[in-house]
Amino acid sequence: MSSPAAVRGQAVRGRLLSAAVELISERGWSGVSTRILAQRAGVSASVVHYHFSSVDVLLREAVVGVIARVVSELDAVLARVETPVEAVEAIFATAEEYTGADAPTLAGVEAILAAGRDVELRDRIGAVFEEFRHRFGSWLAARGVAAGDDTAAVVVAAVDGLVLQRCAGVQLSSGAAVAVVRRLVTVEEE
Amino acid sequence: MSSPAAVRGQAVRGRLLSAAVELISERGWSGVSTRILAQRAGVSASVVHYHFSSVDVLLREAVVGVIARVVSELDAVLARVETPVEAVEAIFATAEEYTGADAPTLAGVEAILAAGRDVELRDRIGAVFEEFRHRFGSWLAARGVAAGDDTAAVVVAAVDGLVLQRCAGVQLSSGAAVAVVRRLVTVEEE
Amino acid sequence: MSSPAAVRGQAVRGRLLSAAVELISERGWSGVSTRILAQRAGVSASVVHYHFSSVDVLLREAVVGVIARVVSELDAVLARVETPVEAVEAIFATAEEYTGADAPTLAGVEAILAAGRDVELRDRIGAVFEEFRHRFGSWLAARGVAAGDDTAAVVVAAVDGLVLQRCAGVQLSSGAAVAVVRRLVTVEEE
Amino acid sequence: MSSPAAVRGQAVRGRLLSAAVELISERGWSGVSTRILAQRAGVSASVVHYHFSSVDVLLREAVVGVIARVVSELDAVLARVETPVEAVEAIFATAEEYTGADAPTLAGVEAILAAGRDVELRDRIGAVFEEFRHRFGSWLAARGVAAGDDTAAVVVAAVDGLVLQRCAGVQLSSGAAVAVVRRLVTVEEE
DNA sequence: CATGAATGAGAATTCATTCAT
DNA sequence: GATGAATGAATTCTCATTCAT
Repeated sequence: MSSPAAVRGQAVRGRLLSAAVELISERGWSGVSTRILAQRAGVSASVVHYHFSSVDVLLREAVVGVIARVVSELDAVLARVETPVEAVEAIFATAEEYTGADAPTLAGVEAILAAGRDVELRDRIGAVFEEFRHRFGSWLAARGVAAGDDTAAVVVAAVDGLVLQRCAGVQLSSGAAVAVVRRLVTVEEE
Repeated sequence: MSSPAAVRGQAVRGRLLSAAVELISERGWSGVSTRILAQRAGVSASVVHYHFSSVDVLLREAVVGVIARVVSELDAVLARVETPVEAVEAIFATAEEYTGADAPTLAGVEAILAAGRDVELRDRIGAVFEEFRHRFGSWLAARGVAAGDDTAAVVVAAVDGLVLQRCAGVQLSSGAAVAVVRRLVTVEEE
Repeated sequence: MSSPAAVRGQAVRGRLLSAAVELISERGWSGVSTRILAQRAGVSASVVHYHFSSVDVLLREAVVGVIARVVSELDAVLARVETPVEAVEAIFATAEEYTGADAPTLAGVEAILAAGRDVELRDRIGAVFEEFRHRFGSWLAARGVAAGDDTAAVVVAAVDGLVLQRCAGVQLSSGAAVAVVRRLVTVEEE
Repeated sequence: MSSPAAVRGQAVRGRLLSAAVELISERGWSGVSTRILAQRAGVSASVVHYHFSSVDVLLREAVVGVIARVVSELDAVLARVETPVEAVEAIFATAEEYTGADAPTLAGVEAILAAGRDVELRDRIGAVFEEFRHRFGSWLAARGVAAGDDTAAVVVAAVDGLVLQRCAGVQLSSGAAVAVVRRLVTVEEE
């Protein structure tokens, strides 16, 4: 089933999903319209409904994809480092890339908010987050951090919050943030 | 100038602002329309434009008001407590009230996102945040917390992030969070 | 009845009438709204309806005034000159002032068009024109121009038309036009 | 690409353009609304915006079409006659058909006024006029009329002006006008 | 697999006007 | 003599969606 036509079809689907992420970040969840989506993807409006049963379905698909990608990036980070401090540093470094103004981040935050109004979306996103927090919590606990699960939650929350505040124009380098958060994951020895 | 008409006018303005906060939280920034705003405030659609030059102006007005109110609540909290640990506890307790699903919180987060697309809004909100962070930072520093300003930023970010994660359905009691964050503000004595 | 208040009232009336002429020229007859009228005159919208029973009544009043003023200017011109050729030159010179883009001219033409949709307006404007044409016709006839009345009509029409064409961006100096039209009013002597 | 749908689409476009000309003449340029346009063309309001990006674009399209048609009619007239006097007679006769109250004429004058507020329109209409005046001027000059170009401008202006005055209710038969204007184009022989 | 035409609801905003004060 | 609040209809234009081709 990979006729040239089918391949082109998949390409269009992909372009629509990317366009969705960009547009959610630029105009907010409910500011994304069929028309503008089609325009950005370089197709006509009816194509959108050919590939997706509704605009909302397309948006959900797009953001779940984006969030899953970010989380798998964090998993990769955890696999690369050894100590909790390194982990925090690496995670904040990753967050640093997400300037708070790039499309995936903003779309992610928009998605979280949209999840509050959309049960299906909440379930899908919530599961992804919960699983990562749990993995990260165990990872921390295994390395001697007390209350690993809760600490993981706070670290993740701090990252989320920093990203959010950057949107609001608050400037705080992740370097400074790391220095502070490091205290959370410093294993008190002896 | 407090004729009966003027008084009624002010009341309508107020109802519109409250309705805006509720609706932003329920439907997202760009999901708030004149019509629904008017309906919720119990007025006719054209009244909205009598009182505000545009829907966006009304929304901005509403969220800046809400954020200013929350911040002044936090200021009150700082005035009431003595030690950094108490402060963190009180702040998280305040955040606890904001369940992550209440109107002011969600409207606030929506506002932060909207600020990314609206310079004027960014300036107004950014200023309010920055000022509070600075006040809180000095407050912490004065009580011996290292890097007070940065620590303040991280605490605020953690609160923000927790709220955000609650929107996504992640459950974490503020009690647990406090236990973790307390480590950040514990003045190490010897 | 010339209390200070009444005097101010008259001033406002006058400003509204001037604003109407300007605005008709800038935005077309049906493009003039209460709001914009009030704004331009520096008063609040309800003042418009305090002074005039409707916007249309105000517009009519304004343009009839403007047309009457232009015609009386032409009458003054006729009183100043001696020969038909001088008259044509003076009339075109007057028209020259009206660049085709000035408020009174454009408002006048707009008024003529509006007259086609408004019987009352047609009657009032038509009368003013007819009378001038007649006076000019007699004036020409008395000075030996054949078919004075018709010639007057054509001269007036040519002026009107030139003004109209200037609106369309066609450039023709009145000097050139005069040279041509002069032939119409040259009394052939023998 | 002449599918049944496409054919119907073109038909609708055409009906909208015709409706525009009628309505401009009946209600003035700025008095033509989407709704009334749709009603007259027998389509739903949103169809207007499907075919034209804005009402103004539709109006421009409509009037440029009408003016081009009138001018090409005049060109045909010039091709049919021999002498300047015949040309003037034929042109005024053509103008006679345009009673000053018919849709194309009024729409044309409205367009000229609208051109004063709309650069694009001015350019398009101005070009059409200028070209005709030039063709007519050369035609006159080639037949011995002095200052052909300027004379052409005055004749055209006179026609325009007569039409305009008819709108204002001034009655002047084109017969009488021709008798006068004929003097302009009479080649003085000796 | 794709599209151009169409639809009817809804978007933000402006309209002329009224009325109590 | 004047005004601020309000109204409900109208404005232009965009919406998500459907459907015949």
